[in-house]
Amino acid sequence: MKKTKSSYHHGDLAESLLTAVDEIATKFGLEAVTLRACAKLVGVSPSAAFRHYADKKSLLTAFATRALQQLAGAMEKARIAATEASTNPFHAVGLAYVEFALDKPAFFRAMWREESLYTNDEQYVAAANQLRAHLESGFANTLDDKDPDSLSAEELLAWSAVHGMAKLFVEGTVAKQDSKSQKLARASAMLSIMDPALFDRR
Amino acid sequence: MKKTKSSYHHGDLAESLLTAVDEIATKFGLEAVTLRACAKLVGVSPSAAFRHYADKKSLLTAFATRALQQLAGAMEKARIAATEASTNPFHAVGLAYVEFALDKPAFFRAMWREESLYTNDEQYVAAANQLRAHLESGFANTLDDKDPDSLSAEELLAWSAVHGMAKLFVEGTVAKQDSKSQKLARASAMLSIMDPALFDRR
DNA sequence: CAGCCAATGTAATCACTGTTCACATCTAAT
DNA sequence: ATTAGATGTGAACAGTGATTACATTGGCTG
Repeated sequence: MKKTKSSYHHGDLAESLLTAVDEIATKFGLEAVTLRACAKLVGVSPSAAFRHYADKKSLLTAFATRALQQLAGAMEKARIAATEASTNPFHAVGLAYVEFALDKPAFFRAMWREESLYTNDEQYVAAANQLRAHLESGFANTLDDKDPDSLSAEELLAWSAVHGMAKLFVEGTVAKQDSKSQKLARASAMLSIMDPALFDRR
Repeated sequence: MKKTKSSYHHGDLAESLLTAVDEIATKFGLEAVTLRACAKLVGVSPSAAFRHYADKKSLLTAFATRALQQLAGAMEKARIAATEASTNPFHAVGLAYVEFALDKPAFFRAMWREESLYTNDEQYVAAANQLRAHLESGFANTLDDKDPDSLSAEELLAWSAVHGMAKLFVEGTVAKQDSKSQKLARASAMLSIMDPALFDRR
């Protein structure tokens, strides 16, 4: 049952548990993520998990933090690529947001659910702030984005639209039978018609 | 413990359980909604619930359906009022969407979570379709909304933005310390700057 | 190299959850 | 008034997160 013959100690259980969460959540949904199932998948006793996470909620918070970091990374990558290609960076960042939700629905779902997360967790907060910064970086050329602490209406519109579409896709509320590329096309279309609301104001 | 002395039968347990769900979800969050807690709140044994709902999931689906109907009602009311006042109906409908989320977060949260709902349930689907119709009715004066079965980019933008903002508010991701009226003002501002994207195209 | 200590994993157990089943009680139609 | 069907009960079941006392290990100190 164990990988090596003398593996009473697992090696990196904290990390393995996170990938177990991902695997189970991806296959059977977030509600199916159970501490015992994760432990069994990793090949460890249920109580072992508590050496690394105080709670189930802590484990999920760590998972959500990971998700935030991955999404932030994807967005930054998209923004850099768009900058190099001299295309609209907000368009690229928004598309990356939706694409992440489609590609990693388990991560995306776990990211925001306040009720099952310790949203005050230091690392979680840090990751969330970083994500917000990456979103706003898509607005480098917006005129009135000069107050870094307050969310402008444009920023809020951008985040809301992209976040809302991702949610509607992931929850199956909208375009349930569309393929991934069809959904991305919808996202692209939405971002395009948003431009006048975001940039063309004078 | 019982309300009346001869109340072996409750009267309308199915309905009472729904309000129990609301009460518990509002006070302690959706994750705290437990069949046994609902039963105790209503003053009935835990197993009694199964005479009216096959499942906990069924109960939650009924609750979500109720939520959809309430939201649809609020949106219709807003649209009618806007029509009478000759103001922008989409603006009114969108604001009603966000306001509902702020006023009844438990209902709003329960509405869409695919994982803990029977999203194929007949009444649930009907309510969801009705809601979508009410959203689209805010677009009566949009130029290219002529195909009723396919979601136009404008419709999708509108729904996404409004839904996304509601989610971000309810999950506490954004504007956590804002008052309700401040949040509504943000929603109003967002809807205003959306207008050029939705209606001013030529 | 020996030994010991903190870190890590285990097994048994707890209270609580959703669910089921045999049974009790009530309501309404005959 | 009787009785059949609807509704509520109580005791059970397996599965859940969590705690506790104990087992095993690897690395640090002498």
